[in-house]
Amino acid sequence: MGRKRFAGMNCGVAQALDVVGDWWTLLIVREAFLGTNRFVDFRDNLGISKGILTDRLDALLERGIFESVDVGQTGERYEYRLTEKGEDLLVVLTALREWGERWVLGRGKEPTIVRDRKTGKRVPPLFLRSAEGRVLRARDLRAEPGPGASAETERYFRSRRGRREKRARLL
Amino acid sequence: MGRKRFAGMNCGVAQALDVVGDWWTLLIVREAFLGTNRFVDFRDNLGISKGILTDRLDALLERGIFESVDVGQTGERYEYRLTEKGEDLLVVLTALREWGERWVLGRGKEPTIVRDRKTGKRVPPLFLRSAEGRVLRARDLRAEPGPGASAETERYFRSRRGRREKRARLL
DNA sequence: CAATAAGGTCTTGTAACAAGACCAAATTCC
DNA sequence: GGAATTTGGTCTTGTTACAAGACCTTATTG
Repeated sequence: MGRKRFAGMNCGVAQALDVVGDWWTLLIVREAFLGTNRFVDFRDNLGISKGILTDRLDALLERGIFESVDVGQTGERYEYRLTEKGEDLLVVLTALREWGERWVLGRGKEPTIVRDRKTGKRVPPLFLRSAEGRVLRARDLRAEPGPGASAETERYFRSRRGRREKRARLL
Repeated sequence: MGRKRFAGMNCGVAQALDVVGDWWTLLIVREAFLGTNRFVDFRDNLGISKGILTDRLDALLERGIFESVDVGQTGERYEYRLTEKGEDLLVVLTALREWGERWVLGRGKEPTIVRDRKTGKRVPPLFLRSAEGRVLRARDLRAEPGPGASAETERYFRSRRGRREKRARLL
């Protein structure tokens, strides 16, 4: 029955993954952040097959993460550029990069260093912080149904409170 | 020739995606953050097929994101719990959730709200900030090869500087 | 001790990805 | 301006990943 989609789920993470969770998609977006904007450059820099690249670029255009601009001199020739929606994925990519560097590659083995263009200083790692600026870990958080919660999500949180109080609800 | 893996790439994002980039994987981790730790509960709450769930949980154990604890009374019965490495994915999941809520669901339609357990205040959205605390956007950043850069990565950055200066290197 | 729930494995079918052949239009070279 | 090359794809074929459910063994509950 093929692969299931996440679009119907009542969850922001699922919605995001439904859009950018496909294999290759976030690497294509990362490549765009590094300045790549032509089909062949994506192809060469990533080593992705052309069929999949076509597929992903079309999907990312349709979802409004890329926009294509005709830069042809004597006909059509397109460039792919990140929209505001696409540029807002910077936080997601940074979080992934920092996690990968910390837990897979190991400290001091970063393939790339990111600096503040203005001061030249390294950009400090991302942390979840409270309104007062305290660094927050999972155990410091509490989740509850929000304004967009479906009836099912409400039920989910209610049942959770009752059944197993021993384990905390973190996210 | 099947699917390609990202593990060999000289890039933190690729390393992270190679570990948690599979379809379903990050939703399983999210579910763990919400307190789920039994096979059947993952299955019921996510609606994932049992075969894939077995596969993902095994992989996540092997990669050190989950650990299993025997909680059986008269035999073996396991719980899956996040390790420190797994809990550190909180930033990644939060970035994805906020992006999904902002750009797919829309403001004011969050299915869940996350609060600081201590004060009850909502956790403010994640931003990239400079060492001085300024909010940084993509155009404020500069990337350069780091200590773990391969020869190929060095070449990549060098060629990039030369060829098309018009488009900035962001990430 | 019986009934049911937990925690899987195995099989079958479909969808996603990889590699490369192939092709038309745009650009570059002379 | 015409030929060679690059760009930007489409299409086909084969492999891998995922979905659904049948089936099974062990643990827990009544």
